Order: sequence, then structure tokens, then C-alpha cells
Amino acid sequence: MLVVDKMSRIPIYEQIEEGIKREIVTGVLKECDQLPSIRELSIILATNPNTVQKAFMELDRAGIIVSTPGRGCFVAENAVDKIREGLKSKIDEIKELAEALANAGIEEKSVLEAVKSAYKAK
Amino acid sequence: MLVVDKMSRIPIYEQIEEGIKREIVTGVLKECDQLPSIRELSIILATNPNTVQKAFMELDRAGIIVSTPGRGCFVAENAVDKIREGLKSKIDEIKELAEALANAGIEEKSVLEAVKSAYKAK
DNA sequence: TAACTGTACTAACACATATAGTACAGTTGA
DNA sequence: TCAACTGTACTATATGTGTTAGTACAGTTA
Repeated sequence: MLVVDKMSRIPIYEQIEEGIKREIVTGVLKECDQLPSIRELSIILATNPNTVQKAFMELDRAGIIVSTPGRGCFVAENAVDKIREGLKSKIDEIKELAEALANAGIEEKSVLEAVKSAYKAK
Repeated sequence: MLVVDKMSRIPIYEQIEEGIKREIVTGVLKECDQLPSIRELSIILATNPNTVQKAFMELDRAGIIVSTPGRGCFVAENAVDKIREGLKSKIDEIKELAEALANAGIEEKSVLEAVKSAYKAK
């Protein structure tokens, strides 16, 4: 289920992007599936159509969805691969955080535990 | 050496906070050391004094530094412990990122490797 | 006393985000 | 054919945050 937190520091349009990606990756949305229309999704999420449009434009630009005027937006072929490519930058984020924790003297074990627990929850 | 990236999405005042914390944790600044004055540091970093003031106010509020009008700002006793407490929230950030990677099918091994490399670099 | 220190304001500006509204062209199905 | 949908594009506006700018005041120090 796609939800957005309007109080978050993360812009709504980014949350929508991430939400769509998650639904694709978890199989809720499959290749060539049609997405809800921009207007429809803006009502569901109680946001402005322009905000949804911005998210969809980014996803289209990244090759994750395909927008066709008059028809609608569809999950692209190989969308999952495209998403995985992009996600690898998150490993760098983890590395940065881990370095900060290492410098602060937090034990390596507790950081590794955090990662493992995330994979167990899957 | 304390530096800020004005192009970053992270506000300058947060970068200053993190920079001061890092210098304390790495021993560049020791307990009871005097910090550069707000005006001085604003010149060094080529920012506005108010931006530095905001960072120092936060550090004071967190008990990491002690500000005394007329005298200056000093590293608090037990500053390192206070910083470590705060840093533990970063473990949650790592957990969130790892969950996203897990959902996307990135192998656990590559994430664990990222953490280990951060600790080796130390 | 002079020169420094932190603190506390107000005002203004830049920028990104988000909202609101309108318009247009392509597609679809009745 | 035509109505109802679709994405796209555009302008205008409001809002919040970050940052800069300037001023003022009180405490400390040499």
C-alpha cells in the first residue's frame, strides 16, 4: 500500500517514487502493468496532481515506467533491473554512516547486527 | 579540518554540527577546549555568523559544548559520550537502507562488506 | 576602557516544495 | 463520432526552510 508522510523531510514526490519502486520490486506491480492515473493517484494520496506528475516524470526518465499520452503509465520491461542499478548507491550511504559510527567508537558488531536484522525481517 | 559543502542537500548548520562532533570524537578537540568564536568560524567557513550560531546552539542544547556569554564556547565534559548516544540513531538509518536493499534483492553479502570496509578504513 | 565573547532580535532573499487552475493533444470505448 | 479518459505543459501562488544581513545588548578579559 502506497502512503506518503507529509511531515517528512523527504519531498512527497520522492516518497511516491520510492513507493512505486517498492511495489514493483515486491511484485505488487508487474512489468507492463498499468499504474493508476496521475489524477486518480493524487486523490488517493490526497496530494496535488502536479506532485504525482513530477514523480512519474522522474520514473519515466529513469526508464522504470513508460508514459504514453492518452493511454496511461505502465511498468517498463526490465524495470526491476533498472531499480536495482539505482539502489546500489545506497550501499555508499551505508558505508558513510558506518564510517561515522566507526569513528565514534561504536562496535562493528552492532552495525553488522542491524544489517542482518534487516535481512531477516525480509 | 572543518569544511562545508554549500551545494549539499544537508543544511550548512547541520554540516557544522557534524564537523564539530567529528573533531571531538577524533580527538582534534578535547574536553574543555575552547572552540573558535562564532564570528571567527563564520569567516573561516565563509558563511554567516547566524548559521554558525545556529549550529552552536544545537550543540549546546545537546550538552556537547558549553556556551558562556563573554567567554566563548568550550567542549563539554563527557562530550564524547553525549555524541555516542546521539549516533546510535544512525544504526536505525542503516537498518532502513539495508531493508530497502534487501527488498530489492541486493545480496546481504555486499551490504555487510560495505560495513566491514568502513571499519577497516578506520 | 577597549576588544573580545555569546545572545537575541528583525528583515530580506533564495530556493525547493507543493498547490491551484487552465489548456491541449492523444487514446479509448460506447 | 463523441464523450471521457489519458499524459503533458504552462503560469501563478503560497509556504517553509535555509541563509544572509544588520543591529543591539550584556558579560568577560586583559
